[in-house]
Amino acid sequence: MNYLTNRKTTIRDVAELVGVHHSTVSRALNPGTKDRISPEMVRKIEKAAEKLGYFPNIAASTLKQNRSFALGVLIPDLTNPVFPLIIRGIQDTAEAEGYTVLTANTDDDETKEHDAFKMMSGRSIDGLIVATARRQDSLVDECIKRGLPLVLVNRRVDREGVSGVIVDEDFGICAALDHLMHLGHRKIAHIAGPQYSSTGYERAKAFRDHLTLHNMEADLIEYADKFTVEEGYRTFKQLLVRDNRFTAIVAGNDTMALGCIDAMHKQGLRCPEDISVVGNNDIIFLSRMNPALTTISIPKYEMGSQATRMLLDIINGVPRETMLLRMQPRLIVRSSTAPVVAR
Amino acid sequence: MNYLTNRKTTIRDVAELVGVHHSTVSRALNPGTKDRISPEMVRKIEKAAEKLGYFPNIAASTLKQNRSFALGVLIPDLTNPVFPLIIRGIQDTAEAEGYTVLTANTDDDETKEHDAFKMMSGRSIDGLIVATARRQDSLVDECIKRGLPLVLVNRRVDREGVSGVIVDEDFGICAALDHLMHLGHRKIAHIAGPQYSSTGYERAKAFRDHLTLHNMEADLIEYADKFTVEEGYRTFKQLLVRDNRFTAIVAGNDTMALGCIDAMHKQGLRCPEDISVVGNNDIIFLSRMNPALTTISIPKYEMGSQATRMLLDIINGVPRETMLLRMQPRLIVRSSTAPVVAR
DNA sequence: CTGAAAGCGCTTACAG
DNA sequence: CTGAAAGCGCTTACAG
Repeated sequence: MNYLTNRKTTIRDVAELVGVHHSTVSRALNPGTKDRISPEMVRKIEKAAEKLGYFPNIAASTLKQNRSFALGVLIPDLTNPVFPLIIRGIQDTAEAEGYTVLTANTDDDETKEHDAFKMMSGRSIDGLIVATARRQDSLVDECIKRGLPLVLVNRRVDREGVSGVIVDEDFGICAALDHLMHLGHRKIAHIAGPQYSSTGYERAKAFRDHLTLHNMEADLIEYADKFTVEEGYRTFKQLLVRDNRFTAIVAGNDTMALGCIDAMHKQGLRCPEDISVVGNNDIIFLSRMNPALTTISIPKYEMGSQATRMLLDIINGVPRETMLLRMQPRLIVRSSTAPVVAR
Repeated sequence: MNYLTNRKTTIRDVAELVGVHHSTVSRALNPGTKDRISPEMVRKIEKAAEKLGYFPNIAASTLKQNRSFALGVLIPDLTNPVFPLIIRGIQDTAEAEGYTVLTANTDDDETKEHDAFKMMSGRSIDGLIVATARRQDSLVDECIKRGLPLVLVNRRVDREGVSGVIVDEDFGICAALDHLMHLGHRKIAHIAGPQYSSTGYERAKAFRDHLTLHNMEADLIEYADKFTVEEGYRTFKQLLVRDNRFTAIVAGNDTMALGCIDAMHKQGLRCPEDISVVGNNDIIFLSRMNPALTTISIPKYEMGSQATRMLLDIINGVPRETMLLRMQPRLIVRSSTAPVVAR
């Protein structure tokens, strides 16, 4: 605020107060150019800026520098409890480096995705974090074509050479299957997530491969259209029509696991007495549910924070060895899995 | 992308392709000025813009118009499950009107709050939604002084004349207490949220007033410093030191209710057999927990969406009757409350 | 209905 | 170490 007018104070107001050219003020206030101005001058300018309540107009500097200090983040849906933690990791890391983050929900809808991307392009984002990638993703292709710094998180694409922070899905599924086999389960089903998503695809593949390796039946798989409670519910019922002798389920994620358990209860089946269930992601509060969900935990906050660090390095031209950072998940055994009993 | 250079295409590129002045392109592409350009010209310009993949540089238009089409949102913490739904309501409504939203977590820390506000000011936000208000809030005061359009959500301030979308806390607490009284509870305690927050304060006040009205003891209140599981846990233990004959608890919110239940279990007490518990907010998955939490449900998505509509009306100078929209909560009875039994 | 010019608030290459 | 000038890509009052 200026004392006279109601305009916001600019670099020119500060310059006038100190009695220098506004370009000197700009230099004094920018970390990168501050050392070209004499220390006393810098101090005088900082004091004047403080006194006038000056803060830089980011639109102006963005326009001039073609650099916005804004990062875009594309997620399917904030309301899915996997994402708040990932985003918190992104925001905390980005803000610490002076970046603002713009988040958009795509609901896994390609139109919304492109609208969001257009908005972000208009706002000249310096880089993009994508949690919505499909294995074949035209948006990812476009970012690469345009040369926009890009990092994937959680889901990856089939094509090579795209940076990202993902989970070792194979490791997680193997841990879950080993756990179930130790409990005596020999007939295990999989409620698979959508196959356009690397997470859905890789989990299903790991399921098949690992069971085959152990000479077990590996084709009790039902494919869901979305990673939702409703799809878990629907798919479980379909599975039951096909076969009713399985004693355990590996669900594509936690919300689908919840849907499965709901459907079981509706059918008069009990978890874990009749059927054991393993989820994936370890979303909030599931340790408190009845039964407490056995699941594969992934380091959500850390993934967001690592993805951001990776993106900032790309933006700043810092060389990096790892393109694809694969995080280790961890099986958390709770009470939705139990030893198999003869039926 | 331009075909020749690698610059982004601007209004001038479009103008050149069509053979008009760039100001004409600007007018043709802006809804507000489009009607001053001949329809054929508009069509030609739109086609050219499409062909060149033109999208407007928002930094430039923000700089010129002093209007960013960005809205700021201040929340305590994304990771608290009340907020994702509120924010989704905000984002969906804002995006439908062409606005972008900038969200920041403050962790109820005044320094972070002011840092976030500074960042948003630098980005020339057109308005601000504040979910972090304290009853006395210097940031709110500053927005008003500066004339920045402002709407509160969830929490209100003591001073009059500030717009907001809040909950009828009195109604919710009365419903909870009536429910408990019907179940025979006569000695009811309250784990109160922080009193700097209107929600913590009004819930505690409603608790006192309603019990006093029914000639019941109303001073079994323990005050928490934050709305967290940990504080619920700590405060419950303190309560137990003071008095151990209460049979029911009204918790300041759901997360504190979870903390209370944890602490009860640690003390060998059962919920609801020994002590009934009522939460507040109805956050996700609590219907699945054991016991399923009886709680006061608030319309989170709707609150976000209404707050945004209110803010956009203020920004656009649309007159509005209601300043403070008070939403009706609803008691949801589940299994964490039960009839009192003699001990 | 369209054009030409000025200016929003910065940054930065060029001088000195 | 500091100044003067140009320009980033838009919008808009002023002409015609």
